[in-house]
Amino acid sequence: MRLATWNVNSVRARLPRLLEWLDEGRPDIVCLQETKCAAAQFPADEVGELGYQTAAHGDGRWNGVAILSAVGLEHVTLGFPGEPSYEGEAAEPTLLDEPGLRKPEARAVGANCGGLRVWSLYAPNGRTPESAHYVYKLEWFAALRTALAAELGGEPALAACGDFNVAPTDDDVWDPAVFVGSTHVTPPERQALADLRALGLQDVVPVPMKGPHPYTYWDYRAGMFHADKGMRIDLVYATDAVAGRVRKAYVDREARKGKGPSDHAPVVVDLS
DNA sequence: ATGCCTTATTTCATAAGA
Repeated sequence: MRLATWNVNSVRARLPRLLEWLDEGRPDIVCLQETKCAAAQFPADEVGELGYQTAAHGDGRWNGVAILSAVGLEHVTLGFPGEPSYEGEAAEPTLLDEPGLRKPEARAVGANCGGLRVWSLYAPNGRTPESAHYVYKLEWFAALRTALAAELGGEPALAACGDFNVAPTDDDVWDPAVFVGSTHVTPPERQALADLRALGLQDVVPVPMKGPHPYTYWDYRAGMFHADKGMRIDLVYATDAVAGRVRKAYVDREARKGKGPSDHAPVVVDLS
């Protein structure tokens, strides 16, 4: 069984590349993030022609997650119990968007696929450590931990996959000095990952196709990909029952090359 | 080579990404 996670940075803009990638690699289960469309806009028919069922959760312009499965799709969960909404100052506040009334953003979708409980997750960015968005990011991780803990009792084979927007260690960023004072590397963010691992989830670290670092994200600007100045922020956190079946895990950096790529590469995990 | 930012939208400018 092949499981993959990919922040596609708009599923509609990426559709030709997504379809080509699906057809070539034939993953059984795919977690997508930053689909950037409402669920009704998701190209379910197009991926359906390749044999995939879709569970999509979307807001519209921002965020958005989905699971594609060729091995069944049951017990779909949009968001997770206790998932917080962003309660800081809104960029474009309206009377219908008061703090306390906002819906959680579309950052999580879960489903049972081929004997696995799978989550596709897109953690908040956090922007800066001084920002209300950073507080929200940590609250979101704390609530995720509680929700996953509740599932783990009855779900021994679980994989939480996605763009966690945290680099687990200094080796997971191209230059730690550049990130001093930035999000993605702060001790509280890394502690949030450690708290997830403490539930019994293992970080399934992929091997890089090239170079020493299994980065999964490279900024579009300034030739960062070509200089391999990246970050490992797309993660697969799996229970022992899943991690023990891993035959190979790798970063598909071919998907970051060429015309019209996402700024993230997929992480592909082959399970026995 | 792998190539110098991209996306959706209240669009010819902005907010957001990390």
